[in-house]
Amino acid sequence: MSDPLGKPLARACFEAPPERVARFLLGKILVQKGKGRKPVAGRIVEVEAYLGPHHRPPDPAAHAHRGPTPRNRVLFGQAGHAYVYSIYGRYFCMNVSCEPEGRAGCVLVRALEPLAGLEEMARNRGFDGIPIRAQKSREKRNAEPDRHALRTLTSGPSRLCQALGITRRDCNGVDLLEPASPLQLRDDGASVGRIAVSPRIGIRHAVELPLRFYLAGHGCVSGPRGMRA
DNA sequence: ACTCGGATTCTCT
DNA sequence: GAGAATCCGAGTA
Repeated sequence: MSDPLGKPLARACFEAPPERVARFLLGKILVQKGKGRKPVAGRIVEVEAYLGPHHRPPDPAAHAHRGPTPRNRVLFGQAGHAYVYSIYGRYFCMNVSCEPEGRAGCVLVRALEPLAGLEEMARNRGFDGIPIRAQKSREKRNAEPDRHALRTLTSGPSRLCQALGITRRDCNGVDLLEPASPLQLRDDGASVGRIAVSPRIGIRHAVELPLRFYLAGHGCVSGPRGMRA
């Protein structure tokens, strides 16, 4: 029987411009495999592209836009690796490196639909248990987890890092296409619906560029309602 | 050495 | 919708 979390992806799919890789990544699976533990996994439903310094016009919102530094060096390496950085002193964000080696560019993973290891996700996020939504309070005991309640687990670039236990120390520079890696991208063959495009969220520069891509109407996409249609 | 701001999230109001 | 929490990397000197 086949792996429900799918198969590894081809490197060539990532040696391409970030906008193309961004669209390609929607519907793919991100999985954390700790040894001796059950996998924690989610389907990618929202991403953003960040362009390298070779690109014209430039993308001043991208970490790589001024060239290589100690922090962003993995972005200039082989495609298909994880670039994990810390933000606001308390959170992490995770990107997938793109473009042929020597050229930078990446895709920020902004939201997942939880697929496996939900109990561990909830623990990692500091919740008592898996989020539920009850129609009436007295029905709470029988309430089932639903997509709306589950979105708080992985709806947001730092929330999903927390849920999957992704840290800079453990995951920065990891090869996401290598089956032995603790953090992997995989393809289970699922097809995606309509892809919506919008400006990127939370940036100060190049705010107008349409480089955010997400599965239209999916309940796990981050941001206010108006940003998920 | 020193300053500044950030690809966020949570907790209020 | 506003404000706080909180640290590290990058830029400047």
